[in-house]
Amino acid sequence: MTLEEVARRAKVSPATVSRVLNGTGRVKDVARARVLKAVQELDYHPNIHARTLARGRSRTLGLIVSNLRNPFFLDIFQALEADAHEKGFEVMVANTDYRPEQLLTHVRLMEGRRVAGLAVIVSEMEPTLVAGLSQGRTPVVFYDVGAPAHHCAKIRTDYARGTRRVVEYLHSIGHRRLAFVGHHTALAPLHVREDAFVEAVRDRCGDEGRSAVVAAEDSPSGGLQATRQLFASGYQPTAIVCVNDFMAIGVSKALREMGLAVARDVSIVGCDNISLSDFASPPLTTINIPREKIGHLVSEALMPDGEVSPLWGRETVIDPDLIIRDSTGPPPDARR
Amino acid sequence: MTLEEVARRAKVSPATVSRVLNGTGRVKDVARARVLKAVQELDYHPNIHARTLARGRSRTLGLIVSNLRNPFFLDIFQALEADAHEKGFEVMVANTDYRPEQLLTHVRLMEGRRVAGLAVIVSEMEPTLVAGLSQGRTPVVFYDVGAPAHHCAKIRTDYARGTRRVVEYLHSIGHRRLAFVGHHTALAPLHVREDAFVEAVRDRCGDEGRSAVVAAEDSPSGGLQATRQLFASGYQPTAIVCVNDFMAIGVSKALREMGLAVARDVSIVGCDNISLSDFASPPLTTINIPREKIGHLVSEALMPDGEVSPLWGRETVIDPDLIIRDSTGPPPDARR
DNA sequence: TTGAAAGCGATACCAC
DNA sequence: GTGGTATCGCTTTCAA
Repeated sequence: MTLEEVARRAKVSPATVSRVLNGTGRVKDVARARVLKAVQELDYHPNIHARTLARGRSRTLGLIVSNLRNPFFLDIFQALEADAHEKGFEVMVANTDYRPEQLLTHVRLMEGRRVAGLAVIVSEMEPTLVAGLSQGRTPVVFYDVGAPAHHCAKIRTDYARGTRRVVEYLHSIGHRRLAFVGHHTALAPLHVREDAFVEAVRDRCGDEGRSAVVAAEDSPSGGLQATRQLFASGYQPTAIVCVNDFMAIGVSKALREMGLAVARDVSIVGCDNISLSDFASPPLTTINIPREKIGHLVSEALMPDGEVSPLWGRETVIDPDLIIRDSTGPPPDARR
Repeated sequence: MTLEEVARRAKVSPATVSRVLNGTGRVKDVARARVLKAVQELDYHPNIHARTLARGRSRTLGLIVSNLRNPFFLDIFQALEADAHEKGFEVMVANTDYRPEQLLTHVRLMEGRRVAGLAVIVSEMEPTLVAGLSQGRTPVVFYDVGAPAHHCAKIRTDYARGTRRVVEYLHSIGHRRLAFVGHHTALAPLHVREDAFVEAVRDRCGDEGRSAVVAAEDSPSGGLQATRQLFASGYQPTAIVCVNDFMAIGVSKALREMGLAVARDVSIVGCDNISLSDFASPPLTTINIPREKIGHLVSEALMPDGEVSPLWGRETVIDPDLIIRDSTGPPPDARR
């Protein structure tokens, strides 16, 4: 089923069929009607590859994320997708599993696809990539990694600040022995948060402050394992700060397993405010990261209304805020 | 950056470059080296659209699901993706949100993409689709909908049987007042499960048996709302059977809100055995649906090792089994 | 308002 | 082994 067959059936030239299908150029109504009829009858669907090749640009955006299973990324994907569909674009997602080689591979594939724009929402980085990508003519967005450039927007959440707020809050209700549960700590954007935590504990809690750091994979299971390991080490924190809600779910289960009551015995703080965090038992105190807003920012940068996006060439910083729910409370000793 | 530029730089013909890049045909080592060098230097990446157009077939599979947020679908996606990558294929996902029009739209788009195979893992259906799709030459897999045909495999889970097992189990430990929490009950595959439930309660529990059915959207929030509504109606079930684990998470929260203890006061059974079900509090009794196995079956049908897949033209039925964890127990009255 | 024809960037067949 | 070239299906001038 090709455009030419439609043209033949409608007794017009391929050019006319193309015009009708794309709404470009004037076509007499009778001709248009014949074309539309033929399209119907033949159940014709244009070959996207031929179209993209001829046009030189596609209507597809690329999105590369670190872990689609973590609802944080899924939320951004769906927000972006909604905006994209509205503008007649599609979104292709790719997953890196926090592996730099995978990132490289997928960027290559996206380039081969001649995507109309590329969003890189990951925690890992390939040094060669940043320069290469931000040079190009296709719009790019980085989250948490990379640097702004001509066609390239950077979005960053001030996690360090969020982490400090969390520690301040925990300190204010009496916690002194804290712990941090993270994942992939070798990756810079993730390491920064761990550092911010350790520093904040030192600054805030002074000499009484104690902190520990553990890590496992980014999943509830990871959170579970990390927590077991933490307690197995002999250290007994009264509060656990998690790098994200997804892992916090596992932390919560680990405490339950050990017969500890969340909030009453050990407090937990998550991060992201994924919708699941409100369904944990008890609902998680967390830092809100506005995924929808991020998704909209991405689509603004990738599908600007005009020729250029105001987001290009600069860094947009998001300031996260604390949401206090029921997984935190004063430590047992403070309650006497 | 085109193949021709690479050819020029390597001082060979485009044909030779193509041979090197595709590993087809013999090329002398010196020539190959020159080509590879040019590719490197130019940082060349083939245009996928041109390639697909020329080849006539793509290396991309299409996957259409009802709700990517529900980990059930995500698990299938990732299982399929893993297999696909192994064979040098990619997977494009599309989401329908249980809307038949969306299904139609996405099938069209996938056809336009000339996907090498299409998996339709949804609960909704467009009558016109089944016939149209299963006619074609590209392999198709249906899950829970559609019918087998020449290039078309059908996979089905015997949910009715699973539901019966659940009701039997609940009956055996003393439950007589049951309820079913579902979603999109207008859609046949989902309705079937509701019917199976009602029937099973009638068969198993006889005159003492009571049942009720509620529904909301497929999400934890949906489960929460449905449960509130259920109890608001005045009916007091001792066990709630959920259409899936995702909703069961919300059901669990609803009970907690009402001051009811899961298992002790009201039992909950989920379905799917998503990994989250083990992190619920208490861990969910559920029906195991082997998503990975389904993913593998899909890839077998879409990327057969030989010319034809043994899965084509027939229905593969999956028999799910019950996993008893801690969200179920004898009803309060049975415990005296 | 319409048609003819030149690409778009690869593949693959056919000679040499 | 290697190069020339028709071809894939569509868009887009350019003339008519």
